[in-house]
Amino acid sequence: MLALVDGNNFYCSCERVFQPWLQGRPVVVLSNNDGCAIARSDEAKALGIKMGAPYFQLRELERDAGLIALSANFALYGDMSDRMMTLAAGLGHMQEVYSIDESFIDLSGIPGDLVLRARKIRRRIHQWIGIPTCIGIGPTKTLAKLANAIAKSAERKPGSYPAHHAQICHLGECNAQELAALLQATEVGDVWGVGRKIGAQLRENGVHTALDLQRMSPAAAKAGWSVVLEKTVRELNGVPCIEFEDEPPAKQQIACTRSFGHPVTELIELQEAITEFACRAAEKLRKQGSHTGHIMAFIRTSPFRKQDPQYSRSASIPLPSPTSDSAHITQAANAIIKRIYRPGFKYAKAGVMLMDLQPATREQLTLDFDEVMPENRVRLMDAMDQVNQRYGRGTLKLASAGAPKAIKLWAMKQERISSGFTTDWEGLALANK
DNA sequence: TCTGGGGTCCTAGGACCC
DNA sequence: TCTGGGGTCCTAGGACCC
Repeated sequence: MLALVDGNNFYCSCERVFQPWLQGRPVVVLSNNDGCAIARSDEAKALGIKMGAPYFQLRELERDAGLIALSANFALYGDMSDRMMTLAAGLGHMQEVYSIDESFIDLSGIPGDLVLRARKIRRRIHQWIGIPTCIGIGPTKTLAKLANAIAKSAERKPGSYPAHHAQICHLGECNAQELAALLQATEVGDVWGVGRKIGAQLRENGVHTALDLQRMSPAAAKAGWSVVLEKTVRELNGVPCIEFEDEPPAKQQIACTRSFGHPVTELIELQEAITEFACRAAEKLRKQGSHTGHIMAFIRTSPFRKQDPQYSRSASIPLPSPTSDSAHITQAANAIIKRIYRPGFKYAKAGVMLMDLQPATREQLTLDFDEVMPENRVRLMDAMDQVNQRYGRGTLKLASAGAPKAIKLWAMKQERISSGFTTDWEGLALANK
């Protein structure tokens, strides 16, 4: 058996822990640049706010319906996530952290009443961390996900599912008849792995509910769609096809991309932005102990500004030898930007991607037998990471990132961010007497 | 005026090889 | 008139996830 522990409306719940007056009110958390809603409280969902709704369309609700919109505070959410994951791990012997607010727990070998145990963990997370969660239990990941969705829905929309499934739902305890009824009540598009496109195709073919999909033959799923859907069908039938990943595999690519706070037209500004993105990406690369052998960079205008001329281009170059050196990576990325830059456009977004990642230990000599990355450069990068870790991001950076005090058009907009309640001495929450 | 960021996996098709 | 067969590798693009 597997459990899926999932924080409810996670980002909103994190904000509410330290700003209790947000309880009971409609709250959304906005993406970078205060662009669109990426998390919604139940009250916000009840107002009809869709996932990804642009902020400028929500202004009215802010005025008329008491909606509170907050900038994303990812430092806070990451820290709250770590705390929640530690407690969730107590549910079983192995944990797979699947996303910032979800983890699968392997329950094999756990004796006793699993629902009771889950209830205890759920209460502990709520009491100690302040985050409400739902827990789904099932024999496969897909069924555990489904159980989780049922647990949430039964809690939020009474009547959608039997009330005893609210908060904690154990599909392994259902008999065939009950399970069929629950699958029947679930739309096919709500099954994990079925997105918009395939959902529509399935419905066209008469597959409307999770039960219809469960009863499809795996061969038909593969022939009509792909092996991905075939696995989903098998998983719905209790046959595990998606592996449990105890420890996260090394990333195969690392990206840092951003929309700009304001449109950018000059090459020099793009290069400042690209320098920062390249350095952030290089930092992530060193953290996972890898080198990159191939670098891609792109710039683009805003596809939403249809009245403006559009331009979007990316290019990539292989490196002479694999590296994790911020300076080399930045140099390569800037060379690409210089090549693909065209004047006369209002650029809205840019990014750097590091590809062809390999362990930093692997020896790969170039033709002239240079070192992969000279020891003094490794030490320099190490020192830079340590200084920035200790004194804050951007304490030490490359000169091409631009003067520290200069106005940066491309800098991210974050007008309504909360304090670093758990991550910054200046931002600690105050307890009233 | 104003629309996120970071990943994975799979497939089809082209290039290339013998 | 008539122009093979089988395989691998790489890439771009699409679909999905949170």
